[in-house]
Amino acid sequence: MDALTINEAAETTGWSPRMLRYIESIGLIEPLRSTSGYRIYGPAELQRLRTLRELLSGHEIGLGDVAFALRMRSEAALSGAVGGWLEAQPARPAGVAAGDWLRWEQDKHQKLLAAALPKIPQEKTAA
Amino acid sequence: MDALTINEAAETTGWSPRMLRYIESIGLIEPLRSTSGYRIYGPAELQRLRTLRELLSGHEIGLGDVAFALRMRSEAALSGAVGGWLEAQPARPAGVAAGDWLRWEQDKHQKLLAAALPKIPQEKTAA
DNA sequence: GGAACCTTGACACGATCGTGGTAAGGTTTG
DNA sequence: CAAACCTTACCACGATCGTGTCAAGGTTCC
Repeated sequence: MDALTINEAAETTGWSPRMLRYIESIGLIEPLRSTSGYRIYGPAELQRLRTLRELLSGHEIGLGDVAFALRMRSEAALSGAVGGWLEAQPARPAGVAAGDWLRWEQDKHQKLLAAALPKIPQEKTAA
Repeated sequence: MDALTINEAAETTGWSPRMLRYIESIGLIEPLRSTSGYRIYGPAELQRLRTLRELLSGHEIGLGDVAFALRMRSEAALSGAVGGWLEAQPARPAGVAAGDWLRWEQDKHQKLLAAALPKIPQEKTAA
């Protein structure tokens, strides 16, 4: 059936019950609860648990990484700040109001100048 | 001019030289090198180092998180896989057919770029 | 009512992260 | 040349992650 308890879900997904609770604690896959508090894993949760496993092993990432990606989804400010910081190369912020974006613009220009200025330590010019 | 060595850069940014090397090792902020291998921090790098500090303290994240976000930027497969997994968030005990996910997988490459932007997905009330 | 589940907590332990330190060796420069 | 930098590489250490296990107590079901 599709209403499995934590041990049954663990059995069919390969995760340990402990891990199922941990995965829930970090915000990924939060199963419903019965009236008495028992976790209830439906087909959707089971599927997600299996694909989560693939996701982790497929690419070199951890649960914390997925949890962070989830945060980026829900926290717009976080997503904007991180995205903005990583940008620093394109000069065209799509319009995500974050406030700090304008700095990157200047950054980029300064970087170009710095790269052009050969103030870099000179090596021994042919004696 | 503004071509600082690692210790000078550390001084003005508040990071330790050790941390500057660490930050470089995880792929964030990789300064130019002089012909003899010395790291050269220009204004752009200094600025990024300072804003990185704000980024970390402002939101509750770590260097590894930013590094992961960077990976998501460059590795399309990773971004698609993680995005796809997060897409299937069962918010309610509705009839979320697990088959939709598979279809998603197929054209994820098309919506890959769109997924990078802070776009909040619509919740579809499954009948 | 008792076995077999479930719950939340806590202790534990190897692995990794975020840091610092130090050693062995090139570079720059007074 | 020697002091003062820089480089990489390694050891160390507290904190967190990923996991297991055990304890004390509710639920379910025979």
